[in-house]
Amino acid sequence: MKITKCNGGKSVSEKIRILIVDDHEMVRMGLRAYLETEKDIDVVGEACNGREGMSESLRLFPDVILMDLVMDVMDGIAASKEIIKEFKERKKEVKIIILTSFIEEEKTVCAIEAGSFSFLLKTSSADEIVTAIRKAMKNESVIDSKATNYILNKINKPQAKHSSLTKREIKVLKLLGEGKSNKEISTELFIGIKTVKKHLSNMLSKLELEDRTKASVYANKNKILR
Amino acid sequence: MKITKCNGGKSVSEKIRILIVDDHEMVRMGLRAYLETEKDIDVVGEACNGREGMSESLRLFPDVILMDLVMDVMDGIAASKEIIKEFKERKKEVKIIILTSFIEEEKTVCAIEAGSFSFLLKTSSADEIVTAIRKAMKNESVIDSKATNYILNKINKPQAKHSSLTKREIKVLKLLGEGKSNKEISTELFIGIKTVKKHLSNMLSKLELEDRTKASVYANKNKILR
DNA sequence: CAAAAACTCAGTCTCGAGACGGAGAAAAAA
DNA sequence: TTTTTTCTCCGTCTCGAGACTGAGTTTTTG
Repeated sequence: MKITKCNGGKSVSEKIRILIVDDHEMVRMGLRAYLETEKDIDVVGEACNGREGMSESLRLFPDVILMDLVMDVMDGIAASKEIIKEFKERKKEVKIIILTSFIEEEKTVCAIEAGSFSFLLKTSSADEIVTAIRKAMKNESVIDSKATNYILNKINKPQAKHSSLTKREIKVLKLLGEGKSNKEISTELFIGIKTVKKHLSNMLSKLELEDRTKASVYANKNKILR
Repeated sequence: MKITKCNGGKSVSEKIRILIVDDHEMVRMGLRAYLETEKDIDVVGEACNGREGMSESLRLFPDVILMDLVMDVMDGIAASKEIIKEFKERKKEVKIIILTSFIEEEKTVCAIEAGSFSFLLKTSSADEIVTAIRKAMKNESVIDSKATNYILNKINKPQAKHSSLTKREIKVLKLLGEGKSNKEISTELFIGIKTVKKHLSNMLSKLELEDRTKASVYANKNKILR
């Protein structure tokens, strides 16, 4: 998606140069339409996936990148990491503002860890986005209030509790996530029901869960697959 | 002004009146920005949730509604159903084009069942959307190719079993999907445990599931949210 | 190698889950 | 309106779930 380059080549130094990376054409259009009404902001480019976002950012060296998280070719997190790495090597600076539709569990934290500067939901108003852009230029980050609690929760609370689970407990948890009964689990793992109960019991207490149903939900939410 | 039918020729005088319903301001802006460049299309209104979409549609009586599926106050499916019902009562006609970010399991089918006319993903280009709008006016529906297989699959096959569930059973199923116990469910719904058990039992047999854990998994897989 | 952790299974006990039948009240459909 | 479905709750019964204690075997780790 090649878009017109900065008119005149030499920018009127004051403007904040923006790159929009999103796979939804209409989101790009909407953002561009609004942002271009702001005098101090200049949308210098668009990209429709992470890979393109990376190449465009290295070509245009924008001040701020508005980045979607969920994209086909290369998602926002991977792209953000790469871009930050590349910019550092070139001793350039860039602020990345993540802009996504949903608070997608783990992904939010991944985004922060990847070095993203701000985090907004797409339900944010255009004004909020502009504010975030201006703040980013002042080295202030904005985290959407709807996402704040979730993010703080995840960052403060130590790494996924299930890291303390044993192999067997994880295996049981995984099968639980598929809705299996103790009998079914015992058959599948070639062990006795009593053993399954033991693992289950230990696992529940480690995860501070009350029963198998909550464990099942936990397994699905945390994508236990091992 | 009501358009009867697009009889072969382009109607220059009578524009296609569009209502945009989406909770993302930037999507609304993007759509509006693009659609307004089309001479035969007129964006007559916007709404940021299902409820507002309903009231606006009854106030403006648009020809086509571009409707997002996932919204806070009233989702696109519920809104579509209501709107179609209201329009029928008033002997008016409306085409609803669902426009969403993801192919969300059951929801796609629900949307079709609710009477939606077309189904596009937000990754569609602006052109595709305009095409869908024009086609809708000619009583032709457009289903995004990425969603087609999935939808046909679901419609031909075992027709969502949980369509036979009662409101209460669905409510119970939803809470089950969150891992709630019978006690917790009874508290939340202000009913006795015995009643919860009754609903649960009926629901399990309707869905041909053995226990609450399997039901929980089912609920999460099928994104029961009502 | 020795110690620690994990895996295996037993027995016992309590309690919630779920099946089944019945039945009145409320809501929806005909 | 009447009829049917849904919602509510009762009692009873059985069985799986899960907690707890204990203990032998295997694997991991220092």
